[in-house]
Amino acid sequence: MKEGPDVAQIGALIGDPARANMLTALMGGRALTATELAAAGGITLQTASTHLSKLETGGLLVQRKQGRHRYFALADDGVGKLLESIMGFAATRGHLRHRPGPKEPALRKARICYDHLAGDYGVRMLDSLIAAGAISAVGDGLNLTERGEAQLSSIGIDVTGLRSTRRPLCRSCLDWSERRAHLAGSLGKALLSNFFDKGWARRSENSRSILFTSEGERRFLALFPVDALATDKERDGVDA
Amino acid sequence: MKEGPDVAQIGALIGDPARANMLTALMGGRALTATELAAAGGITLQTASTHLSKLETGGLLVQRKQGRHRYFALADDGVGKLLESIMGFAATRGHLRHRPGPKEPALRKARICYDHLAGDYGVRMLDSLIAAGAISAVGDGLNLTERGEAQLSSIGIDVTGLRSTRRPLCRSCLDWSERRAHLAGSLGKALLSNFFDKGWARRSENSRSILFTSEGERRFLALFPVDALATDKERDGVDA
DNA sequence: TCGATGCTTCGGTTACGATCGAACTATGAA
DNA sequence: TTCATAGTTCGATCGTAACCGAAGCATCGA
Repeated sequence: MKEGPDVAQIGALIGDPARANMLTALMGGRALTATELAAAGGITLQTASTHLSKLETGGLLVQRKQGRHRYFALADDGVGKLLESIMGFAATRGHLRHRPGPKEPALRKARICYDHLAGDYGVRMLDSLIAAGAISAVGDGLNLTERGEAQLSSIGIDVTGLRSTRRPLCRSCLDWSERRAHLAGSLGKALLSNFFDKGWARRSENSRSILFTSEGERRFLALFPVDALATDKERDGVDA
Repeated sequence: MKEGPDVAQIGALIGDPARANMLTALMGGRALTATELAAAGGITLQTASTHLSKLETGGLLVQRKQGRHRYFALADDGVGKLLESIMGFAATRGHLRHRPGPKEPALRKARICYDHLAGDYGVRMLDSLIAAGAISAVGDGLNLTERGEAQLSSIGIDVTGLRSTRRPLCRSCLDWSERRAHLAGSLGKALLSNFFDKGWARRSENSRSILFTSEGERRFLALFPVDALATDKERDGVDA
């Protein structure tokens, strides 16, 4: 009788405020780093780390190493559904709380991911480059084509220079707000620097979001058009 | 950030092993007394009391006073559904545990409820008495009819004697295993004593179940026949 | 190689809450 | 009224788990 039965274990995992905050931050299927989750939970990185390992052994989270980051995500949509049902239940009991805030839509639109562009615009850029035949995707890997090399050189990217560094030129990076890949690697970094240099965009002071000027935004969208079909629809469905 | 958000509160309520045991004991919609729930949780009555009040203020339980007992039940089927979904989820994560045991089918069949017959047989008895016109049910109240008085006198119940006591003759009592009413009051007590006296049944040593002899069972079932239609079907659906 | 960054592990403190004994209240029966 | 039983409240103890500082790995870029 003393041993906690199944449901108690799950309840206890969800029952800690810090863990609950981290889990709700992960609702919607985006992956977050340990550091981001620590902030979401209002705790230090060390504490978050122990919480995350508990959640992982409890089967609520999965971990995905990516470079020197560790991305955590809900194990599957079963977890999401469970959390959602609990939240729905809580709402009926008057356990209502301060709405979780607008979630910084700017962050979802465009933000810096280590050193390259991420968010809606980051995903769009990679999609567009692939669609244009500038980058070919084989499995997880990305390769710059000759056509792409010419194209990028024309907008001021020193591709041959990038090739000389040890850092991989192209790399796929999981985007947590879109749950799709965006472009990392030295090319991704170079592209973002390029936008900064041209004055199309700048970093926000106190957040990781990237702020485009209206002119820069216009140019960016023109430079990286998007297939009429898939993307927009797909993208809108995520948040709203 | 520090304050526990909605989902954490619910999780914490369910996350305690003792509370989880009590809640699972209440699954299926039966009402239980605080003492019974304390046993289910493997804790003392005091501890159970504090747990129960927490669960009640948390909106998971409702309380129903009945005589000197306090029956607790899940607040509504939303709670049941929530628990069920958590249990289902736990099952998929390998949080499986020792099956909660056969739940003592003997207890569900026939048990003593304070001083009268409860369980499947208790409900059957009252149903049968009402169907035979021995007891009339008006709202929550039960009344012995003249016909019933004659009928019961014939099997050795001193109805006039029972009438002289201050204790109500007939009373409806919520049956947690059947979630329907059974007969309490001095008449309920007298009937059970009558079965004991006749040697139809006896109390179990270490549980609240009532053990019928095969002969006693035959007589009991004959004495309290059951409408062919509703009951059997209804009854079987509960456990299996 | 080195330094910087992201994250984990270790150790010790602290605080919360589960637990129970004991005293108190409420209901029922005689 | 008195006794017995069901349940709550109070007070104190005790364990566990959350928490953070500091040290240790791991990965990346140069």
